[in-house]
Amino acid sequence: MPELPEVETTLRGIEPLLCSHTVAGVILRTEKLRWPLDRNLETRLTGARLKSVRRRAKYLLFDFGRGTLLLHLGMSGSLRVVDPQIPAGKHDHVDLIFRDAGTLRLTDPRKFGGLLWVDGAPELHALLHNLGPEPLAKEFDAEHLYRCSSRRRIAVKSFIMDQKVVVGVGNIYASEALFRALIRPDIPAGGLSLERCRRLVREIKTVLSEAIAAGGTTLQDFQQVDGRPGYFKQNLLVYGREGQPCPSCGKQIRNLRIGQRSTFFCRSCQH
DNA sequence: CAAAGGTCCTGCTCGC
DNA sequence: TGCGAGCAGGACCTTT
Repeated sequence: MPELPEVETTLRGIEPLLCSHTVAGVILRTEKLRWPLDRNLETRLTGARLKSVRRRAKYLLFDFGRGTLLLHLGMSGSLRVVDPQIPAGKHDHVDLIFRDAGTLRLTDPRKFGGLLWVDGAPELHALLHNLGPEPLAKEFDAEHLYRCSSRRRIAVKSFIMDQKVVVGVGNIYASEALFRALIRPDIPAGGLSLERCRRLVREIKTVLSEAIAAGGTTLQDFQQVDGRPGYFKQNLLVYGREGQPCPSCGKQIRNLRIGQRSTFFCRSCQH
């Protein structure tokens, strides 16, 4: 599910509801997600006040002062703030119950998401310290992309999904950004000119910003913190549109497998 | 049976 | 020949 816009949407939903509130209890309903769940989470969190929530790449970082809770939503995870009286469903794996506020409930059918307690500075954690720049930051620019792509033979689509190059671009927005930038997804990254890098950077920033404004994209599982879906799906130009006419030239949108992932593009517009 | 929004790990290949 | 970076494929899991 979640690429950067969905995680950002989740962050913006949670923050005003839970920040500065104190954890009253924790319920774990599964042994493990991506990693085994910390059985001491209840002890670590009960009585702790949520100082801030922020996002780095597709991770959410809950700062409790005494430590940080690191959360990744994987492919099918989502977070809601609910009334704790609402009974948990089959795939509701974790509840963080806040005093005088809602309960943060993690749902994740495929269990590819992960929850990790980090004692020290979270940015030093192995999961975070080798990540590329944030796509919406000014450090992510044409020169950066051009430098990284030099001599790389990997398909440009897999390249922009590499979190060491730039974070947050997943399978949906990679296809969308390449379509907007008129770049074929299967050409080697190393063949891009600086000018084409400039266009690609611009389109990545644009499509991610637009998707955030729409509350993300819901294909199946994703929901915003209040339970509404993301509304960007209707704005997807190529993703999931195999066989439909290209919005630009009218020729059929193609589906190609790159790196085991479905990739949508227009043969006649993208080169 | 195939595929679905992600990412880590393994083992192979290619170029110095 | 050997090394290391880069790359492809598999694994994780449940549902449709």
